[in-house]
Amino acid sequence: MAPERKTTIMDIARLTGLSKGTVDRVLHNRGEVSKKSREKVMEAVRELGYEPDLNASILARREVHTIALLVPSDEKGSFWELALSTLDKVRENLLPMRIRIRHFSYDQYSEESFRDACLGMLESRPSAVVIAPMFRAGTLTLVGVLQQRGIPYAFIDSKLEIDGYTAYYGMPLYKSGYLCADLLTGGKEISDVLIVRVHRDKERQSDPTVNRRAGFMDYMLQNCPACTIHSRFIDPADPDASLATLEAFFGEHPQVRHIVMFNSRVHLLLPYLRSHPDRERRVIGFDNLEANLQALRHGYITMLIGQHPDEQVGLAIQAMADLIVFGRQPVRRDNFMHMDILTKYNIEDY
Amino acid sequence: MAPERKTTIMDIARLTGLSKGTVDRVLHNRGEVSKKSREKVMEAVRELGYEPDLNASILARREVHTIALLVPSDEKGSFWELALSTLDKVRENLLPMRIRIRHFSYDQYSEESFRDACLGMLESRPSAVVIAPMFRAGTLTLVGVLQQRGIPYAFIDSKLEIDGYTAYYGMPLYKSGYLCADLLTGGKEISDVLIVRVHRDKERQSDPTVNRRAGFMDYMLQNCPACTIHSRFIDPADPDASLATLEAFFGEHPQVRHIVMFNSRVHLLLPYLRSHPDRERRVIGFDNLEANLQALRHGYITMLIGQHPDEQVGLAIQAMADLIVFGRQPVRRDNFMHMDILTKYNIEDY
DNA sequence: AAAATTTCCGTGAACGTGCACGGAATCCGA
DNA sequence: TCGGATTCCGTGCACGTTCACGGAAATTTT
Repeated sequence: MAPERKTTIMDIARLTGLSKGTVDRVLHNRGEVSKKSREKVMEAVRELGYEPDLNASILARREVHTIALLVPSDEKGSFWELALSTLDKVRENLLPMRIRIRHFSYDQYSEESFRDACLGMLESRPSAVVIAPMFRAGTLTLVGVLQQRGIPYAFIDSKLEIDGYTAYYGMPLYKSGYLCADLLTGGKEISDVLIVRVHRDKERQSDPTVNRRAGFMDYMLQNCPACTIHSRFIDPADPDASLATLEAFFGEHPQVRHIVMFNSRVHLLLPYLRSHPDRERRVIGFDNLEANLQALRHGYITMLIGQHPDEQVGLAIQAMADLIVFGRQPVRRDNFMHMDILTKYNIEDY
Repeated sequence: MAPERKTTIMDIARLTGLSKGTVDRVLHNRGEVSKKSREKVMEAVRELGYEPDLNASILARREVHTIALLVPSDEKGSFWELALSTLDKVRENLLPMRIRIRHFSYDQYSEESFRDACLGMLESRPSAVVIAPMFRAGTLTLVGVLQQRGIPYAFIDSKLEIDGYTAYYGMPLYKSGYLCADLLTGGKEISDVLIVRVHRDKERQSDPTVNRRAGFMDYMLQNCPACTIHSRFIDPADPDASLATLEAFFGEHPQVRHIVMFNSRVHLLLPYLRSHPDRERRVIGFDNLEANLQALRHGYITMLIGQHPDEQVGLAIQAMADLIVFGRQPVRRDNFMHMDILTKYNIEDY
């Protein structure tokens, strides 16, 4: 109830008999200050429980920091378009903190373009970096450089099993595959399932589908050991061939009623599903792209396992901003985010 | 790329030939200022695209605003404990904005305690109020007072069909009942379902279960017209009687395999479920209380429809803070938030 | 021991806004 | 036309930092 002013830099200056300039120097450990003074100040800070006033701090700050964002390019209708959909808002929120976000994108199927993006990114002299890694090797060398320069970095979407990153925000990938299997089978034993894959996914070594497939397979092994698992590749660039592939498959295996894809492009199945309606069929995919949501609404897809990639981007950037401004590490390093189960009845308010 | 300073209050003072004091007066329309000056300033503001610097503004502000939060009491293990679990963090975030949150709680089954809480709340002279309404009449009179005093207010959890509130954050209640029915039946026709209700819920007239039940009933009517809908009341204060009620019911109707509750206390069924295991049974409830999550993990409950009540609280408060500080209304008034479908496989990262 | 360094630290001007104080201009009635 | 009321508006300090500048103190050099 008391008015209780917060303790300011001047309070601790008075207490230590030093000046605010010196206090500032030890707070940001810049410039020269004697050991004795430094300790007196730190002691006083602890005692008075000093916390800097963010508003005053930002107001007075000269330099603006930049956070670099390194993600696959956000083509229309893609997962990454979804992930970056709220970037402008994040940017706006951080601007008053004198923090600028620079966005560098690369072709998620070209390791060379990733290297190029890395170089351009490094040239912007960022204070921190947020990375969505698709290529193992390239990411490792990038991380090496960052570590050497003392630039903190965070992962989103998927991560490498290394140490040194500040934070990770993303789905628990293995478990998402496990859950997917449970939803697809409805907890019952089934006889056949078709996994549809995209050719080009094979070229990446660090993307989400790897772990998802592993989780799926383990579930089937444990709960549905007798099930035959079929697998086919389709080509997103060639819808006709893809359709033909599926028709050939189902011509041979008409008994297969369960279909699953582990990336965000289950909507690629639409041409086939539409021309061969079947009320008994169950189809599950990932991510709430608009095309997927449409298919869900119309009943072509049974369920989607969704995430909020825009939140992951936002949280990762926010974490780095906190690190820069407050200098404090995030509470948790690995932030596994909730998987949403979407049906036609709960997508509207997503 | 240019350094491009933001336009300040001084810029528009210079442009208009007035002083920053006058500019300040029209910006906050306080004090006396001639019509001519006011217009010149507004014109200049538009022309230069002036936006106040939030940091400087907060730094310079004298008075601290208070936002009052009026919700049912957060007893241990209750829904409202969950809802308020992140209140301290919200509070902390708003403190640098010179905004204080005061929390007033009432017994959700006593209209009198609600009135008392209202009085105490009004005495705190809040700049804005966030309300979780349980009683129709009491809330209406409160709203009347607020309106008269010009204090803006927002609803969370459920709302009254009136005009005048600034924002609403909550589940789409009717739809949540509809979804619940779809998940319970799995899209198939079923023969019987048991709705378990809590006696005391009848005494409130503005709580979420009303609309949920309506959505559920409509789904059943449309998709499962032959289904018999049973209904029983239990008493949370008397577990033994509740157990007896359920045992009596299932003694008479052993064929019933589907059970649903529309409030957050599906965990009350646990004693019965545990002593009468049945792998074919499906049980669905609402809200991710720890007790419910436990039951889900152990397989006693099949699915939960969850929400993030803490987010609703946070967002509502944030919206009011924005209104106070920036003076701008929220983009959307009714914010229907996503319903989460929880199974034992996706609860961990919730 | 004075000069030249080096180390340490105090001063004061920003940053952009809020607000109290009181001065100047205008108006009004007698 | 004059005094007082009213309306309008300018000035300047405060908010709590950051940071450059340069002075004082300590240390080393000659």
